[in-house]
Amino acid sequence: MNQEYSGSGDPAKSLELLWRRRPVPTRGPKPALTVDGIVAAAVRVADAEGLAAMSMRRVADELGAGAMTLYRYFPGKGELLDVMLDTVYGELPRRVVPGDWRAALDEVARENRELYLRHPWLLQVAISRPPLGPNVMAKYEWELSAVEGIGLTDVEMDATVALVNGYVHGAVRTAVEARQVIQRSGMTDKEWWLAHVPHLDQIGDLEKFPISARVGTAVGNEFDAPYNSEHAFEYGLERLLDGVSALVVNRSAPQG
Amino acid sequence: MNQEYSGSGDPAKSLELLWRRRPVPTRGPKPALTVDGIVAAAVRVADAEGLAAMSMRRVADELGAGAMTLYRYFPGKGELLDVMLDTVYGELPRRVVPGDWRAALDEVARENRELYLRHPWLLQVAISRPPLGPNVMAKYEWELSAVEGIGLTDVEMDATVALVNGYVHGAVRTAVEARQVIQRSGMTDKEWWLAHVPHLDQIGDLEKFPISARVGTAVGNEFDAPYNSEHAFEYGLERLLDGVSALVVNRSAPQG
DNA sequence: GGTCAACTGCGTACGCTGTACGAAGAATAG
DNA sequence: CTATTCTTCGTACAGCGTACGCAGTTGACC
Repeated sequence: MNQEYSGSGDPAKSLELLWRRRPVPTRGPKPALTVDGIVAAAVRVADAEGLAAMSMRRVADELGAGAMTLYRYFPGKGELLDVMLDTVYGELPRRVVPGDWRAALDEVARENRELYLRHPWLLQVAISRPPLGPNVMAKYEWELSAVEGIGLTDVEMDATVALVNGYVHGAVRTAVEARQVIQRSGMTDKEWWLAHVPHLDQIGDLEKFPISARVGTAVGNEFDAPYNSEHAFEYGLERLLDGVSALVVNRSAPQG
Repeated sequence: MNQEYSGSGDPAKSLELLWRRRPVPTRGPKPALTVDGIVAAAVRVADAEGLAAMSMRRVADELGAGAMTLYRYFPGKGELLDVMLDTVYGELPRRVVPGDWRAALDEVARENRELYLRHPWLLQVAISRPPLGPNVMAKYEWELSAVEGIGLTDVEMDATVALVNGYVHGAVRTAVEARQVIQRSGMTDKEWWLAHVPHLDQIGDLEKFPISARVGTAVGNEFDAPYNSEHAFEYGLERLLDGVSALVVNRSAPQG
């Protein structure tokens, strides 16, 4: 499975695509495909078969076209990915919870979580330079609005939103990987663990890790698997918002 | 750049490799390479040129051998990656800070951060099934010992360690991506932004995102770049440990 | 000391990737 | 009708992991 990068192409051409401002030509044959249609097909392939399977050939096949045809609509695969990103960001409901920053941040976290779960390939796209499309920008504005007017500085607002986004990214990544590894390997976590135990026993040295043994057993008994994503998400989000809360309280009552 | 997976091979063979318990044959020519030598070469390549460049051919070249020769030492690329993982985990100093869980967790976070910065390709390896080598197990034990005996349940201990690890992973990933995108694109963040502004202005609609505009400007002025990784790491870690602290305090004084 | 099994090194081949190039055909402006 | 512009897409290239099988080397055994 590949890691891909966003925002790598020529700004003018990328923005033209993202905001659908391509000039329509008057001459020549009518195009058989559309930008939206290609993006939808690419998202379909990535959702169903993963980002690694989303090759130009595969997407073109999906549309009954030749691979090189896609290059009439996108300068390259990077730009296609940029538009895919902005497109699925458009699926966020962006519900606003007024007057309660904690509930609002919670909503931001949960909507992002749903989006990642629906399109797990998002987790493999490095977005340090986000494609500046309409939905990417609306998403950022909505996220900032959750922590607007609660006493944080502008810089703290940005850091807080980034912190929550980073947290959700990591939590869902772990959960999705755990889900996918079961499919790929055909083994549950318990089966995987039981397949290792006899060999580990033979190697010995296990008594050197007493806390791991105790905690590992407890976690296994609790969730019947070494890792439970639902629990981990709730636990971490609560800790995180508690941490933010400490800052917000401090800001509203300094020298407290 | 590729995303890779750990723990995919046959448990018996993987553990044999990880714990260096391979039976030494008596007959046949003496092997020209060693497992340790191949792993060191692979780590060298991955550090210097990224995980995508770490192909079997490239590693073999590094050692002056043919690509297929590596398959005499490792069943496949996955197992090589597993041993690479366990090997670099061995670089952790695993310093113990007794009697102060917060300082101990802080140390865990910082040592992991250093490791990720030294071997950024670690960020691209999905480790939902960790290779159960000596260093992986010692790492987990050390991390758990940071939160041992402070009133958390075993399950909470595991969740807390996973939370901190997940946080560091995400924070460093963001930082490394930001660093790499500058190299790949040859543009600083400011240059990238300035290249987009004129086209965005032309498209208009920017007044629909007032908070983004204000916060973006503030962040840009503060750090002279849209993103400052040092600040983000410290800010997030403090929030996170504050959140954990709230739980610890609650556990030591229930009904408080 | 000769023989043979066991072992190592590695060349070749296959199907996959993104995309540069250019040929062939279609639609419209003049 | 012609010239221009725009479309589709076949071919080609270098690189990937690795299955297969051959050639050469070493040590155990008689």
